[in-house]
Amino acid sequence: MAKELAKTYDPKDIENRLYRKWEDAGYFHAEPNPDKKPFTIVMPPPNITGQLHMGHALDNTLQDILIRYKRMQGYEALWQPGTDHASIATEVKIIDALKQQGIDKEDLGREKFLERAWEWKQEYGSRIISQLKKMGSSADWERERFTMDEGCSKAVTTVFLKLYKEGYIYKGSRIINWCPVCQTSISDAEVEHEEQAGHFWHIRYPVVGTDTFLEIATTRPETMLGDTAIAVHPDDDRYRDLVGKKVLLPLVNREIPVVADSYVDREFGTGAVKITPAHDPNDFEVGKRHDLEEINILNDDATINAQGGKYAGMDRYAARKAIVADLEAGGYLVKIEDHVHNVGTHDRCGTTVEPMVKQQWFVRMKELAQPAIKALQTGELRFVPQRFDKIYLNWLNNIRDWCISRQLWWGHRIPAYYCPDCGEMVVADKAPGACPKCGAQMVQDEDTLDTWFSSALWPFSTLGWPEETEELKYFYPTNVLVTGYDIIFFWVIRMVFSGYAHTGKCPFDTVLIHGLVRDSQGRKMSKSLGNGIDPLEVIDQYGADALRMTLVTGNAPGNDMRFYWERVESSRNFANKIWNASRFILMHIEEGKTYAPTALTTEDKWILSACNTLVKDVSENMDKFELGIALDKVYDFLWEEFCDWYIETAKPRLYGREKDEASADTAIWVLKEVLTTGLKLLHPFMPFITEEIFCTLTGEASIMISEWPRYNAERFDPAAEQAFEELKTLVRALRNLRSEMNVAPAKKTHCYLVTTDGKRAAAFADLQGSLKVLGSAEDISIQADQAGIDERAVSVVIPGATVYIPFEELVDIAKERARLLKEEERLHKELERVDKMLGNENFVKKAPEKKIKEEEQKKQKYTEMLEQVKERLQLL
RNA sequence: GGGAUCUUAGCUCAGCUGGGAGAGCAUCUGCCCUACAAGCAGAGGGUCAUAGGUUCGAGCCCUAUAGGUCCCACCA
Repeated sequence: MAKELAKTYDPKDIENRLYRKWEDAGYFHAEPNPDKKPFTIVMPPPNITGQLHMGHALDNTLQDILIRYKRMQGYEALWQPGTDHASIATEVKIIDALKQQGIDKEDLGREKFLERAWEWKQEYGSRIISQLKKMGSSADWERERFTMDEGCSKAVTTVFLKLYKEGYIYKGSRIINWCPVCQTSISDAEVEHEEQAGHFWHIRYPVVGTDTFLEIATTRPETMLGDTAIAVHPDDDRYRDLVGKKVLLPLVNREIPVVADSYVDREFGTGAVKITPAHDPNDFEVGKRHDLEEINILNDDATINAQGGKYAGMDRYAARKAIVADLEAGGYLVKIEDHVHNVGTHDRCGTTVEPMVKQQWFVRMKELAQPAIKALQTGELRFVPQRFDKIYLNWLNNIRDWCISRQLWWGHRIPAYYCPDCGEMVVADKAPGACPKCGAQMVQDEDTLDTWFSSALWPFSTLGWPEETEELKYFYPTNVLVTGYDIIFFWVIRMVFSGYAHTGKCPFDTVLIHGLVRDSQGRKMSKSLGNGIDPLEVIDQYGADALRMTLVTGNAPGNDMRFYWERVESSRNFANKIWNASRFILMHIEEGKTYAPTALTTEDKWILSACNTLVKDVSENMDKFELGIALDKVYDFLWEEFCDWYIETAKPRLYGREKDEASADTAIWVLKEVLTTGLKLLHPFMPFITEEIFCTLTGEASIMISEWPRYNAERFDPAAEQAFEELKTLVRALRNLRSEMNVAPAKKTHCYLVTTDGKRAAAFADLQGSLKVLGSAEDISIQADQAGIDERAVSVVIPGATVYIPFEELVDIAKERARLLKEEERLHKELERVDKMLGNENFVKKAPEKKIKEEEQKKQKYTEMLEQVKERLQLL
């Protein structure tokens, strides 16, 4: 008796132990190695504020599968991990925590605040990492990085200076998205558009010097405080005479011009638009074209400022109410319509963003985007699935300048310095100290950079850039980037253009995109709904392998998936199945004994051949990133072919060891061989259970550094495969028959196999051992005629043979006739179909040779079977 | 307004380059036989959203329609 495994698979027992073993052995670590080909994945750095959620679980499972696969294939596989400082998300959390203690950010001061932030990072930054380890992630933790560590910060400064010098980074007064709650600017990508039910207020403005009015319509009446013009379409006859005239802005009593601009849609509203250059992106453009004044009417918290006269100090929505009331009182309000419109909200906090004109730093994008666009055409970059090309290209082709400055403290501070006396600005990697012009002490820009500015550099900053490190030379460009479709804009695009701009190369050749994990009702998992499933809880209950399997199966690449506990359960069941099959095999292995095959049976040849084909198929699917399909194939093979058929058929050889030792040993060798191969194929998906069994089974150090199986042409045995498949057909027919006849499972029966086909007779004779176990037969007679068969036997027709089972006491001739008649009808239908196809001269003319042959063979087969059925019917 | 995607068994979903519809779960029947009841054996269940088209042949390709989901977009 060999080593033993526990009776049921208990992941808790083994997962932590094995993970520690791998880590201690240094299996995750990669080093530049000229003897091997590199394979690199950079991990999307999780936020330091983050807790492991299903999105991480999915993302990291996919990466780990790829890394483990490539590592086994002999690549120097680096999975580069790290964390992201996540400026705004972290800052918001710290502010909240401070608030709990009654401390205000501003009172604390920048320096003290940053101290707190670093403390936060120390405390929580490692939490997510330890959670990722629970998933089995084989990342090179020795190389863990942080977006604000020294090296990454240096990369950020280097890039900033470079882009500034080249003119791509500029500072300017532009209209930006302002979050009044977070009190910072945000980029276009951070704005989420949301449909909201609102109103359309029609307001009339008196035309100066006449007693007529000009009617406009607006969804935001409060912004009229900052209006500096009315625009109409140049070709609009209704308003042609008014262009150049002035109207009086009600309540404010400011005279503003009527301008002509083709931006105006004549069909929409009244065809006349109020222009508020300081608070609307379009109006801003119109304002530039017509040289209009920009009047900012809002404070940073979205209350009305001093420009708003009597409304000053009111919140934007309160001001709206008051202004509408005043307009009505003054007779300016014409009507109010219901109107659904899109409102921009901040993706972090949901606050309605306020377009505002502010001094900010921007990256000029148009030119930088070009190599990223070309990358798809040249094939230097591809998306899997390919349909994400369009999303990527659409964004790049319509790209606007990237607002990179944030009014936050946690992050990379902008390396720009100002002279308080003469206003001189210097951009430098180190504080210049005295002003080069007037000698006054310079002060650094208060703002920090968008958190994505540093993550854009992640694929190369983590490898040492801007230094020319060995790692950079060897591992860069990386190979695959795995991420959800929701951050293509934020991250993927910015990494690609940054890669080209700073390293001259695309940072990876493949972007593997996955979808979202939703709840069982298809809703997004969210804190507010409370419908999130904690991956750690799943691991705790079912094991990391079961979770991983659940996340890669039953869904096509790039599509969202729903999370069901039932699916985890069935994954767990599979793990248990493998566990028990292995346990069974181990039971029969004698410790210390080496097994070698002597004479392989047809059954052995069949399973070895099928396993060999599996290796090829699975490898192909892996290479095409069809991970779910690959796992499905391993699952089907191990459970059905291996467990349900091969192991069952091998049992008599094992239990009958005393009768034929060589046969038993051969069977054990085959069992071991196939199981080992299966475990290897399964390992990238289910690393823990495969490791535990593999080590027990083989005594080797670890499956994760073992060699990925290779296809072996010599093992391909079509004859054995065909013979065993025919046996399966026969066995299924017998089982079906027994079930229909309500034969007790324990009852063994005699079985006559009648065939005139000598080859078939030989094949079945060869497999009769299997036929006995699998088909519950106690005895088998293979013969060419009906000799000795009780006429009151039930029968079943399979291609080339008829099988009879005498059931003296059970016979029901009528039932038997009915069954056969049904079979006859089915065969007639099949033949009809085949005849129709083969009778179609276009089919015969145009279909490929192979297909026609296939159909002809089917016709032959059905014809034979029909003959057999008819013959049998005549005897009844 | 533009684009993507989905509509397949009761539920959730696969179905690769077009060649006789699959899985898991659920349901029904029979089995605790010395790997596994987290299991074994058997069974039922689908005009592949609709309408056209291409083709010898369409779940798969093309067009239109309906419904769902999502992304992008400056109609105030």
